[in-house]
Amino acid sequence: MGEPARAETPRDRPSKAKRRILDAAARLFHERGFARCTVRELADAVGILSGSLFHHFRSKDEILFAVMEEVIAEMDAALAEALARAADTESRLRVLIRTQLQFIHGPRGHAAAVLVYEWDALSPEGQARLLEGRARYFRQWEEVLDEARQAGLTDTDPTVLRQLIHGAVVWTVNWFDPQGPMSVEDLEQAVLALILK
Amino acid sequence: MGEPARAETPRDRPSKAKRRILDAAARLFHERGFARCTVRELADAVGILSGSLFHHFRSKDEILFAVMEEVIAEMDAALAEALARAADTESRLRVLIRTQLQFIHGPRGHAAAVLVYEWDALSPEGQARLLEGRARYFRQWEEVLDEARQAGLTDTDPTVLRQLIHGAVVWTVNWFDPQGPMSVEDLEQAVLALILK
DNA sequence: ATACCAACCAAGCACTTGCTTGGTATTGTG
DNA sequence: CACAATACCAAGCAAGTGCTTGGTTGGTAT
Repeated sequence: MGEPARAETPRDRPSKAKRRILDAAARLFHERGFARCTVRELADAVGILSGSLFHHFRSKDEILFAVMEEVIAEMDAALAEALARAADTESRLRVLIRTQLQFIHGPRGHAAAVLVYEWDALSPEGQARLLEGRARYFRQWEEVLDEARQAGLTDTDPTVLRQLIHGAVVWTVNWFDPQGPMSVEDLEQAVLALILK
Repeated sequence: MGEPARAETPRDRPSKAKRRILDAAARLFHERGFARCTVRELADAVGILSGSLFHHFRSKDEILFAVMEEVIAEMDAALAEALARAADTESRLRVLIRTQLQFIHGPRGHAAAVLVYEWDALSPEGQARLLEGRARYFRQWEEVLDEARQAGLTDTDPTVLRQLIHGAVVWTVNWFDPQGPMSVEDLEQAVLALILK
């Protein structure tokens, strides 16, 4: 008793249909770009007609928003958890890079790429609603980078360093192939070498 | 006598109208994205009607191509010339970073950003026609980076390093403001610090 | 004056876009 | 079973898309 079983889709646990839409959207928005991907294309990928999408989302824009909102929360949580396990500064630095690389080149890579590369396609209102979560994620980065500077591992300003490293890491979407000869661990090492002196 | 004055627009020196279209296109394609920017918008910015654009270019796609083709040639030439003036390895490394940063944050910044961020919006044929020029530019990068490795300034693979640095540098479009407190020279120094150990 | 031509306008065509509407299966619950 | 609620289809609308067409203009060379 208590509350009925219909606490189905409070906000954080999408229904099966929504799940399929979000996954397909992440992939297509990444592969083809948000503006070039039509609702018909997306519906085709899900296996429904285009109009049916609007039973689950009010607009195409809201689908983009949902993809981004979800992956921000995931990345923030994953980073917080991984950092909590890391003891010394250098391993925390490593965790920073590793978490981001694993997201971008792992199963949630499409969503992560969409977050980065389609930010400007999101409506200003959508951007505003996501700012807080994004800022929280970046704050974790800067805390670690600041810690690294105090430990003498680097002497670049944490904010500048975060932006530079973030750029280098997200750009790997465009050239790095996890199936190729270079492993994600190798890549992680190369990025880490950029920070450490 | 000789040839008539109408050696006007051989290929490399766009007419005044084309010049205005290309400049407006570079700005708009960067600010709004190629897909979201309509031919009417572009025509408005130039001060003509949308149909008149097609007197100068065969398609919207060809305008994007022209913007990219031009800026590739410029960057390649600028880098070659600047490298020729640099004596030692470290200053050649600095020239590499400086040239790219100056392009991205200088008067041709819009075109340079379009080249980087709208590459996927270009037709496959267009991409193929630009590959050679792009490869030539990247080859210059890798030659310097390889030289730096042989000099013991770094020990990361040149290709990997090029991609990482390139990512960090082009991403500055999204956060760095040349008018802000940090100068381009400061930024150049920060990027250089990533490479040198 | 004449001939010419690049540059542009005015209008609109064929098509695609995101989204709506009204109805029908399908599903879970008392 | 009844009965909602959910998920979906079928059809299409209004607005916007890239691009075309036929014609006008203003300047330049003959």
